[in-house]
Amino acid sequence: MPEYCEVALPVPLDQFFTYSVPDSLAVQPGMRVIVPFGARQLSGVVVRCGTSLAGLGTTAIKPLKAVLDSEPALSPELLRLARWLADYYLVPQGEVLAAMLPPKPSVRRKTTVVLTPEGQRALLSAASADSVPSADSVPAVPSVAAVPSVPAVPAEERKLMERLAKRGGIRRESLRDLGPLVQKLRRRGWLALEHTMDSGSPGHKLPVWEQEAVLPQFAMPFELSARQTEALATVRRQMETGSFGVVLIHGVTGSGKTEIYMRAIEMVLPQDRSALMLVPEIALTPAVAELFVSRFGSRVSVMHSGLSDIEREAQWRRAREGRSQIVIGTRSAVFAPLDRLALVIVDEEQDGSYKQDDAPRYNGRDVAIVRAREAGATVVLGSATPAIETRYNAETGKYQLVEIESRIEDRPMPETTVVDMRQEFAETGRQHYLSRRLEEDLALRLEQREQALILLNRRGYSAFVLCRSCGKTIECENCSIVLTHHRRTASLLCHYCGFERPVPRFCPQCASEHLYFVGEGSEKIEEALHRRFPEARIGRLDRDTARGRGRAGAILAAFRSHELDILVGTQMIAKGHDIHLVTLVGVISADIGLAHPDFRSAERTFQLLTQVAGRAGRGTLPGEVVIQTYYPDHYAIRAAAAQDYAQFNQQELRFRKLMHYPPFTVLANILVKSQSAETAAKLTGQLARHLESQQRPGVKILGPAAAPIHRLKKDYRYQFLIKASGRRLLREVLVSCRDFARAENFPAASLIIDVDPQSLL
DNA sequence: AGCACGCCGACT
DNA sequence: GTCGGCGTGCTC
Repeated sequence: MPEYCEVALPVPLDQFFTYSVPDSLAVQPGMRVIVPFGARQLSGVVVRCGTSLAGLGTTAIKPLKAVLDSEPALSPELLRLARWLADYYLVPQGEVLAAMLPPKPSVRRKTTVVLTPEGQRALLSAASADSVPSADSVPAVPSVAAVPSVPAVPAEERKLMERLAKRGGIRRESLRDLGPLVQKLRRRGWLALEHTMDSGSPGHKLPVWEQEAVLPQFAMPFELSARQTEALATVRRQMETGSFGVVLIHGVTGSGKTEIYMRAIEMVLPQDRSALMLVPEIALTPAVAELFVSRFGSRVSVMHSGLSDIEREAQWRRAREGRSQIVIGTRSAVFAPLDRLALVIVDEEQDGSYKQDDAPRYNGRDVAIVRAREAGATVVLGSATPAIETRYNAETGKYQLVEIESRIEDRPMPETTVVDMRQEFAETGRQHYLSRRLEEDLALRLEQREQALILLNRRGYSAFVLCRSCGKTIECENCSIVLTHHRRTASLLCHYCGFERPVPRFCPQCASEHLYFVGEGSEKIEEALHRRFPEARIGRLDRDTARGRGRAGAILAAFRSHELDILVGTQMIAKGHDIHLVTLVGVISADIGLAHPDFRSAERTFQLLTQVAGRAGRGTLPGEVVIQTYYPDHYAIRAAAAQDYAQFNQQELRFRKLMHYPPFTVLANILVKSQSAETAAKLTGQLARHLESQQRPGVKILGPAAAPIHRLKKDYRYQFLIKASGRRLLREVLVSCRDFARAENFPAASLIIDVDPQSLL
């Protein structure tokens, strides 16, 4: 019978906390518990149980408050995975564990603000004190002077206390904007916080396949192509070894990777084992989920960010209890509580959305591989444009490689034309968003009642606002970033922090009225297309139109059912959609991403262009792609236009080798930030001096440098890029930095270590 | 990260 | 003389 347990808590502290277990409670590792922690209560995960104590000195040990699970929420396997993540990404285990579980524990803590007896007395006496002169008409100060025995209750405080008295207590969340006031009255002893357990109300609406058993449809819709059969055979052989191995399926767009995934999943089910499939954020539309549900029925759980906490919890539970054996989901689904994992699929493995951009900064693809290794499972990585590192691993024999160079049914790859916009301008003398070529092609497709996708990878109407008088651009108040003009909301918007301001009539710097709106975004292209093709039905898909649950899915569904002829959008339109009437893809400005100060900008551009081009001609009608650019000679654009991965790969590898970037090195980004410019600079200086001492063969330290976005969400930021020849060396340097920051009392949030960064902003 | 305790300036 | 600022330190 365990008497003590160690608990990992979601605090940025690299340690566990020991609690005693009351006789009435039973715990096992992996269970969630509520514990007293300082002045508050936290939920954490038990990582170890025991009957003896490892010398804790004189620290008093508190008892567990509650146990939230009757069965462990996390299996020993997932607890081990958490340990690996914490170690690899240098994050406290408590934070990792918190990220692995559904967002809220199934029993949630509810905090209610209530009036104390003293508070009630104060309220009463205050009421009687000014009952003669009304509180509204008489200023507070004289009334206090007149009745010195009764403490003043300023109008604000009064209102809150009266509300509390009337309702008998209010949830803390709903008083969030009154936080400081609550705090103040709490210290005065007039208010108190009450913590209660809320086991979550039953009877929420659940997804259809949760309510009833949905039978899978086993009918094989079509024969596999020879190359698909071959790829599947490779996967099967690997699975039959019963041990860990990675297969990269490098197949051109439209080569039928999804069907291979589904048949591989079918192979694991008779063995009573489970399968996990990760897909990028935007790719998991209702249509895709539907495809899997119709194939596998209620044995599939779908997990993505669009779910409510309750839905998410329900899906998680079904997997945990073994009611579903297949999980399909986005990044965090890599932690799905599946036992006896046999197969892990990562679709579009190169996708940037697999990397979490706040703590824990893990890459879902890489975690998937580690998890599969521990479980002895087979990994299938799929992509038309594998990450350079992944392809390199395949070429050096770390992964098995299957290539599919042709589309199913030997459908042709789309014809691609690159339009040099410099020449276009020289010949037409007009600065137009649409080249003559793209305009003609669009007209033709509309006439033939086919569909077109138009990509412009920038939100908004105009890129930014420039004052022609003083030359200044209008920047965000919180970030060193120019604001983007959004016409629909008549505002200037910061794409990084969300800051918004109305469009000014005059320059905020010099008051000139000569403001000039520069560049174009998806919003303006949509408008231009409307003007040029008034009869066409045009929709737009970007973060702005897709805001809100299911909006993106609805727009795509409208396009899919041909209620729209043209769909304009940002990179959201490029991912995975399989719409057969799309015969034309136009790219308005292919070079947008190339200016990014990031060593992966060429790779990103190549991937995006290849992906969006791949949307054309997926049905029986052949497709066509028009790429407009001011930089037709850039190797990323050339290679994408030629649909030549090998050519791009070769050039990119040369660049990576020369510059000591992955796959030839491993990277980490160390970011120092503070709201105070001085503090940021001071801490950076300290760390720079420390890093001097960390110089060693096999390690290159770049920086300190101001981060590409020097100020972001009010923080001033500096960074160091660490390149190392191996993991161990990299880790040594990073650990030394973390320990140094701790020893020098850096504020916990001021140092961010990003292992294997995806972007260096 | 929270949250509490503790030491120095502007108001009754 | 008290309220309240946030510096410093701790959380089993």
